[in-house]
Amino acid sequence: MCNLMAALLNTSQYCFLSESFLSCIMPIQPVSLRVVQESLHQEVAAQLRERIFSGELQPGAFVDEVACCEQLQISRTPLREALKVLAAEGLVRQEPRRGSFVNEVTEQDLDEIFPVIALLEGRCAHEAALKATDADLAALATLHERLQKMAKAKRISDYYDANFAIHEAIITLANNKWLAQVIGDLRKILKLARLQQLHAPGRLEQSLSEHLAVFAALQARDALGAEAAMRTHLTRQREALRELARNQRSRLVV
Amino acid sequence: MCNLMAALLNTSQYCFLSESFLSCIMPIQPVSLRVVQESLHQEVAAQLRERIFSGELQPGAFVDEVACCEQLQISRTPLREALKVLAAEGLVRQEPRRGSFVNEVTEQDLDEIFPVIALLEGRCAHEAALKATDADLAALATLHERLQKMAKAKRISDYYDANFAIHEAIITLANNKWLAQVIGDLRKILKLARLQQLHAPGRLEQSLSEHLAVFAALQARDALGAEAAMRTHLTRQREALRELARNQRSRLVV
DNA sequence: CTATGATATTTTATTTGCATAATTATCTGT
DNA sequence: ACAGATAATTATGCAAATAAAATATCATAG
Repeated sequence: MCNLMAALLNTSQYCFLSESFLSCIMPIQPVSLRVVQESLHQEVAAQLRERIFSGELQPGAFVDEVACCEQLQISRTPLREALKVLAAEGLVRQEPRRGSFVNEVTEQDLDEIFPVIALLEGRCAHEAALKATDADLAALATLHERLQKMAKAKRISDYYDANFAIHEAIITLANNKWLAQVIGDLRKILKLARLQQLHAPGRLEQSLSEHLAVFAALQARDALGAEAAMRTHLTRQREALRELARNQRSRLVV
Repeated sequence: MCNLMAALLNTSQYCFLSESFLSCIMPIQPVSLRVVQESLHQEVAAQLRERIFSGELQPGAFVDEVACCEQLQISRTPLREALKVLAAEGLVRQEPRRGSFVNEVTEQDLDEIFPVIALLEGRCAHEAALKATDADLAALATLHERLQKMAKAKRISDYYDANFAIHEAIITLANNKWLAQVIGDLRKILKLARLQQLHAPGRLEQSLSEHLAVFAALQARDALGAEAAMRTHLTRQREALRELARNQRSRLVV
């Protein structure tokens, strides 16, 4: 049995959110089914996350409760409950009696977060190398072919998606719920920064070759090699990002 | 300047909670002071955390909203907001339209969490070895003397406190906000399990010697050594715990 | 003209109340 | 006596109103 495929089906907690309306119009299920109905605040939290990640709600922005309520056509209580959830995730901060603000991610935050993610995803690669079945590796191979194709076509957005899928797959293979959760928490913060390191010249190709190195180590069941390669990949990603920030800053000066 | 002392003053977000009443009876402060007033749900969240960690609310227990409201003399919305926060922290889980339950920590969870904490705190030790000033090491020395004294007196609870203070200090020295937060999140889950590995015979002395090994490496500014020693310490902690669980189970059988 | 104080407006925090969903217990019919 | 259905109770989810607080603006005094 293929661990990877099975685990990919066993999706994360947010994957069913968009289907909550579907479940409403479906014929009545036996009551014992536990996926009864999303509560509204979860739905709202997902919507807010989307708005934040899409840049509609920019870092530092004040979240006007009544305005959001009107836009989402809901009352304030579920919105406030959703904001509590986002605050716990670190996406927004709530200042008592002042309101909620979208969190900003500084360069220092990036400097602190990337090494931690490198450490954690490195560990995932390590575990994955030990645990991956042949079927898992075959599935990974397909993902990497896709990655390679997107790199060749310079379709940055699609490359990003393929890249993300591979990271997710390796995390899944590590088969450690808490490791996955912690990485997810940190990646959520990274998403706030709306990173664009792939736009740096040559980064796409470099990223690809790093990924292939990780995959080669996985195929060889070389746990230490996979771990090191993954750490390198993420460290380089931070470097590319810093380079980009430096260039953009100097462009602003010019 | 002593990083450690400065950072210890710059305490975590929950440290002022218990002082919120104090601030109420204090003479009126300049309004610009930002630590004006805790919002109620934060206060309630802290209270609930205490009840969970003290065992008053046991793992698996159903959290009766109205009963809690009566006990805490508050209305349901702030309680529900507090529960959202605890759910995001992983202390409770909320089943839509069913209610909230205190989360249970399985042996498998422990098997998954400890290696991750070992990884992360190992990294802290690494960073601490590089960043600690002489004053920091002097402060750490005091903490270790205390640890040693408690071990010799076999005062397990006090040893635990001293042990905790040292871990906190090393995390603080690493000076990485996100690393600290992630470790804190995981340690909160561990607290749910009400671990008692120090009650295992000989574990107290073993734990002490592991700590001294970490400290020796820190004093030698041996980053890799400190990292390895810290990982060993936490790995052993898990092993002691597993041993204890095994003995208790067999005792139940007998 | 500037600074301080008071007031008004805007925004959040909390409470209360109602509607809906789920579970349990009781009653009826086989 | 047992099984199924219906009713009642209990608990959660949502909304609207009320209270409290902070900020901004305006007026007055120095």
